[in-house]
Amino acid sequence: MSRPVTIKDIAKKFKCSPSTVSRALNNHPVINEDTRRNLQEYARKVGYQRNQVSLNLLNKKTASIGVVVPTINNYYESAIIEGIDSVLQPLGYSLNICVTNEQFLLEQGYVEKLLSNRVEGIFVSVSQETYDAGHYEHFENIYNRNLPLIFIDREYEGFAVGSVTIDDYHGAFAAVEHLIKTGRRRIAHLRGPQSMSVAEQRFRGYSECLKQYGFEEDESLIIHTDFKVESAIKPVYHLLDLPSRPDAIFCVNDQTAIGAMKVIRDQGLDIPGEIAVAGFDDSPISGYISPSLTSVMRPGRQLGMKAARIFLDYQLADKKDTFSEHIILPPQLVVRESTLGE
Amino acid sequence: MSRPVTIKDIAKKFKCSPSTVSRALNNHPVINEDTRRNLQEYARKVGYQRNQVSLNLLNKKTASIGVVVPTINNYYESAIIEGIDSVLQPLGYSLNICVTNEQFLLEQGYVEKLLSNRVEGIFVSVSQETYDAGHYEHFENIYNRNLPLIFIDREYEGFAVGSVTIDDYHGAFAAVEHLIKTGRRRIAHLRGPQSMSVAEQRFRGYSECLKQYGFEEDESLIIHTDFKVESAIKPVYHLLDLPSRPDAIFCVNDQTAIGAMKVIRDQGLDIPGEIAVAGFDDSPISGYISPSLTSVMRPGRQLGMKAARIFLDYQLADKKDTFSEHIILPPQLVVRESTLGE
DNA sequence: GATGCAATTGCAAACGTTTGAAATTTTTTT
DNA sequence: AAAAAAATTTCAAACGTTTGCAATTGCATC
Repeated sequence: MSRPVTIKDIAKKFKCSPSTVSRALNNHPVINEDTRRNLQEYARKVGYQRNQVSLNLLNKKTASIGVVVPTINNYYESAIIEGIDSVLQPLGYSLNICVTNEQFLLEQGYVEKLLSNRVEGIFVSVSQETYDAGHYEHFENIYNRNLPLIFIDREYEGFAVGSVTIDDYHGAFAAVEHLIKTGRRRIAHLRGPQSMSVAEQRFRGYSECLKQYGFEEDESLIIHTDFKVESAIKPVYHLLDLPSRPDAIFCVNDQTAIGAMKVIRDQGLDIPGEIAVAGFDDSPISGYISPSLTSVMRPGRQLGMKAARIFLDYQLADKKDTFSEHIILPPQLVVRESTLGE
Repeated sequence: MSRPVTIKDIAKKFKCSPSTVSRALNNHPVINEDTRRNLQEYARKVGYQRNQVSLNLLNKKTASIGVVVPTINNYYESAIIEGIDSVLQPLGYSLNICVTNEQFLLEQGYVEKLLSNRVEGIFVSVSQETYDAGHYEHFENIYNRNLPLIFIDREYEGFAVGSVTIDDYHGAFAAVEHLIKTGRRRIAHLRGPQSMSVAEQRFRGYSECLKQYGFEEDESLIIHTDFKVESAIKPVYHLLDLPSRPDAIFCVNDQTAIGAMKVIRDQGLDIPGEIAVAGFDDSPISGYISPSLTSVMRPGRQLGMKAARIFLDYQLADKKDTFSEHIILPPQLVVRESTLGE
C-alpha cells in the first residue's frame, strides 16, 4: 500500500530538481561527485526503485514479448517457451505468457491485451477453436500495428512475419516407413482431432506412406482420439477385437501410445512381438518405460530459439514490409524396443 | 514501426480536445450522441487501441502478477501456474511468468524487474541455488514495498504474506508405511538433493516412518539423485548389487522411479514380486506404464488456486500488517501395481 | 434581447521519468 | 576585479490517458 518512493520525493528531500536526482542515479557524468554520492546513498537507504512503467511510456518501449499458447503442461510446449526465453531473456526481454486452453475467445482477448500493453512482438501457437471458427481478425490487428507476429508450431498462413513449424508429415512418414520395413503389414493409426493441422499432417504422412508402399488404406484401422492417454483406451480395445487384428499402431502422440500399450498388455499381447507401437513427441520418459517406446522427436527448444531469432532478425531488417522467414524443422525418428525385437 | 494511433491524433483530426475523444470512446454519458458515434467509428476505422501503459502509470495499477518458478517443464509446476491463472485471469490479472532455472541470480534479477514493473503481487517458488546461497534480500525488498509475497510449493520462512505448500513429510510417510504394511522389510530410498527442502521432507518422512515401525535406518540404502530419470540409473544398479538387496525402493519422484523400474527390469527382476517401487508426483502417465506406478499425488492445481485466493484475501484484508495465511495441503497416496500383487 | 439553464466541450493537472537547452554557480584566466 | 570558461543545476516538454472543474454553446423562457 505505501506508495513507492519516487524521484520527486527524493528531490524534495534534497531541495533539488528531479532532473538532478535522475542524472545522479544514472551516473550521468555532469553531476557533482558529492551530490551523486549523497543521492545514491539516500536512494538506496529508502529503497528507491525506478518505475519502469513510466519509462515504458516515455520510451515507447516495453521490452516485453507476448507468447500465446494453447497449453503449457506438456514437455514439448514448455520446451518451446524455454527456447524462446533462452534467446530473449539475456537481451532483456521478458515474456508475457498467455495460455488459451485451446479457446478462441481467450486467444482473441489475450492478443488484444498484449497489443494494448504495447508488447514488441507476439508469438502465437494457434488454438484449436480458432481453427474451427476460422476467425483470424485478431491476427490481422497485430499485422496492422506493424507488430511482428511469429507463429510457433501451429501456424496460420497470413499476417505473419515468420513461422517455425515441425514437418509432422515427414515425421509420420518416417515412422510408418520404419514399421513397414520391419515387416508390419496391417498398420493402424490413432488419429488426432480432425481440426488440428498437426494431427492432420501426421495422418497424411501415415496415409501417403501406406500408398507409396502399395498398401490399401483401411478405414477401420483409423480411429480418432483427442491426444490424451484415456482417449486411446476404447479405440485400441476396438482395434484388438477386429477379425483381422493390426500388427502395428502408429499413434498421433506418446500419450495415446502409452494408453495403447496398456490396453495391449492388459489383453495379454506382446509388444513388439505381436503388435508394434510407435508414438510422436519423444517425451522424456519414452526411453524408460517398458518396452521403451519408438517415437518421433520434435525439437521444441530449437523451435523456440529459431522463432526468437526470427523476431530479432526482423528488428534489424531494413525492408520490414518484405521480411518473411518460414522455417520447417525436421523431426527425428527414435527407434526403440516397442517396434523392434528385444 | 508505424506509431500506433493515439487519442491526440484523433482529437487533432476532429479538431476537438483529447478529453472529448477519451470520454466518447469510454461512452461517457455527457458526450453528444453524434460526436460519440463519429469518434467511435473513426477510432475503429483507424484501429485505435488504448495504451494500457499510460493507464498503468496514471492509475498506479498494472493488474499484473509476477510468478517466479524454477521450471515449467513438468506437470506439477505447470499445474500450479494453471491453478493461479484459473483464479486470477477471470479477474483481469495477467501473469508474468519468470523461469529461474534454479539459478539465484536469475531469481534475484526477476524479482527486481517485477518490482520495477510494479506488479501487484509476487508468487515465488524458491530456487535451489537461493537455498544454497542463503540470500533472501530480494524477498525482503518485496516485503519492504508492502507488496504481497506468496510462496508456492517451495517456501522461505519470512517476508511472506502467505504460503501454500505440500505436506511432503506425511506423503512420504504414507508411502513408506504402505510398503511396510505390504510386507517389505528392506526399503531403499532414492533421495533428492540435500539442499532442497521438498526432498529433505520426503527423506524425513521415510526416515521417521522406518523408525516408528522399529526398522534400522541403513545408510547404504539411501542414495542421492537430482530428480532426473538418468540420475536414478547408477544408484539403482548399486542397490541391486548389494549383498542383501532391498525389497522396495521409495523414490523422491516419478522420474527417478521410472529410471529405477527400468534398471530393475533390465536386471531381470520382477516388480513388484521381488522389488516394489513407489514414486512421488503421480504424473499423468504413472497409471499407464507397466507395471503401473504407486505414487504420491500432489494437488498442484489446487495449490495454485489456494495461493491465488490468499492474494485476493490479502487485497481485501483491513489489517494487512498482521495478515498471514499459511496452508499446507495433504498429498495423497495412489496405490498401483508397482507395490502390490497383480 | 436579456436571462437562465442544460448540454456539451475544453483546460489543466496528474502519473514518474528522462533529456536538450537554458540558467545559474563556481572556478579559472587575464 | 572583471571577464571568460567550466561545472553544475534547473526548466520545460514529452510519453498517452483520465477527470474535476471551468468555459462555452445552444436553446427556451420571460
